[in-house]
Amino acid sequence: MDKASIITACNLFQGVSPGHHRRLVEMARKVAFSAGRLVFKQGDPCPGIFCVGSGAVRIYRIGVGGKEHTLHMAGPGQTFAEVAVIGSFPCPAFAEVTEPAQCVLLPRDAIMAMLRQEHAFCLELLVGLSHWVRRLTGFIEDITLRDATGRVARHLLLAKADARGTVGLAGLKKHIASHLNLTSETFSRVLRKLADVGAVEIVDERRLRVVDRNAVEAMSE
Amino acid sequence: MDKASIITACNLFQGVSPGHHRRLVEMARKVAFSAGRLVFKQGDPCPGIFCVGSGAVRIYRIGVGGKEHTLHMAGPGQTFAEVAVIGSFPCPAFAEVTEPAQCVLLPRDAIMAMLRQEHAFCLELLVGLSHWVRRLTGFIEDITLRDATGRVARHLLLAKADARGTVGLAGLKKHIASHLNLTSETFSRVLRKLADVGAVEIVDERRLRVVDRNAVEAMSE
DNA sequence: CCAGCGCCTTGATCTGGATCAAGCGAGCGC
DNA sequence: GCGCTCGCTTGATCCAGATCAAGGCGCTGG
Repeated sequence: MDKASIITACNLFQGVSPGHHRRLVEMARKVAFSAGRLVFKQGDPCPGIFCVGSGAVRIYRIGVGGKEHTLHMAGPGQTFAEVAVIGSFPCPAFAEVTEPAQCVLLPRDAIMAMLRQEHAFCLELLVGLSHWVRRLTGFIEDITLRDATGRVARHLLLAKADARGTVGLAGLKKHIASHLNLTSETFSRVLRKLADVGAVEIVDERRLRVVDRNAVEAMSE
Repeated sequence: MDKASIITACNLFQGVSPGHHRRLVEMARKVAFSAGRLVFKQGDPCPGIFCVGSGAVRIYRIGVGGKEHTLHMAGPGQTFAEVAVIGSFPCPAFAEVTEPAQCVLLPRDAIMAMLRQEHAFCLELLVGLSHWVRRLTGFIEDITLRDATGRVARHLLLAKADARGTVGLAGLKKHIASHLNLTSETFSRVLRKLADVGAVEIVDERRLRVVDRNAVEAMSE
């Protein structure tokens, strides 16, 4: 997987002009990470924007008392650390490789320079960021307004499914649980309840099938 | 209070050049709202960016089962609906005037046109948005990693205090409680506990004093 | 002046989900 | 092979905070 195709596949850079695209490819550095590798730590200076080409990276914060919260599971086509680059703050979270990953790093200074020079690019990133804000407020709504079942149901509905309604879990169950602000025990129980009710079917350890989409929608309240 | 000074005082437009500032003032429409007035509803098309000059506006979402969550209390110098304008989505929340407010409305189309033309303005807004994202992730950390006491304590620490450490409550207690994802009962009890412990002093119905900042910091864990 | 209403406090109870605990099965290093 | 560790499930218990309930206080409108 080469730099150009990783950047092409990247959500954040949809709608980027060919000229900008070329420039991004020029500045990009290819980086490969093995599983378990910590890409950066909370508080580190931010090296630049990472685009995931393959594999998966988990972004999480550690708060008071050592509890951790998974903000985001970045898979192929997704970026991380873009906000820290733009706002020029230090990394606000940890990034840990959960599946061996091929990424591309767009160095902070080069990105900033390009932002300063290329108006169109700046506009594109602006709407990219606004989608981030939207995602986050949606997430806050989840946490504040929904119960455990509702959160899991909504998560299943938002996950991209294949034609048969099968969704693959984006990471370990305990990490998904943490993302939904649940313990893995509760997550496990909710999944079982959904299966008992016949709303979903547990295909195997890593896959679920949404059997009755209406029922799942109803449970997301 | 005139349009120019409202825009001057606005956080989002700090660092805007005199030329851009003038242009913002030209496009601005002055709007006054009486208490209780609903500025817009969730799902409405977004009219533009609002800057609060005086008074206060509460931004809140209503979710499943009619429960509501206060996202933000916008006071003087603050803006709302900026994200919806930039990402061109419909209003993602309700905006309700809690104290009679003088605002300025920067119409969506004019702002978008200016963004398209003025590169520097675009850059400024980009960092403005990145701060929004940061605020939101900080907030998510609050909700997920802190208990009720911790959230209230942190809220007090972040609120701007005068020289004596007195902080005025930005709205009704029940709305602050909702913002912190608490019931007003719990909020009330936590405040009392902080007062009993001697960490804060209840000056009057609308004001608190942080007596022992270290203690409050400790309680925010 | 009083009645009614909304905000806030305080007390009593309930409960969803966390925590504690146990067991199983799948890797993995030796 | 064997013993580990880890992820996941399931069961039993606990508790922070929600909910229910009641009363006070300061409005506003008649």
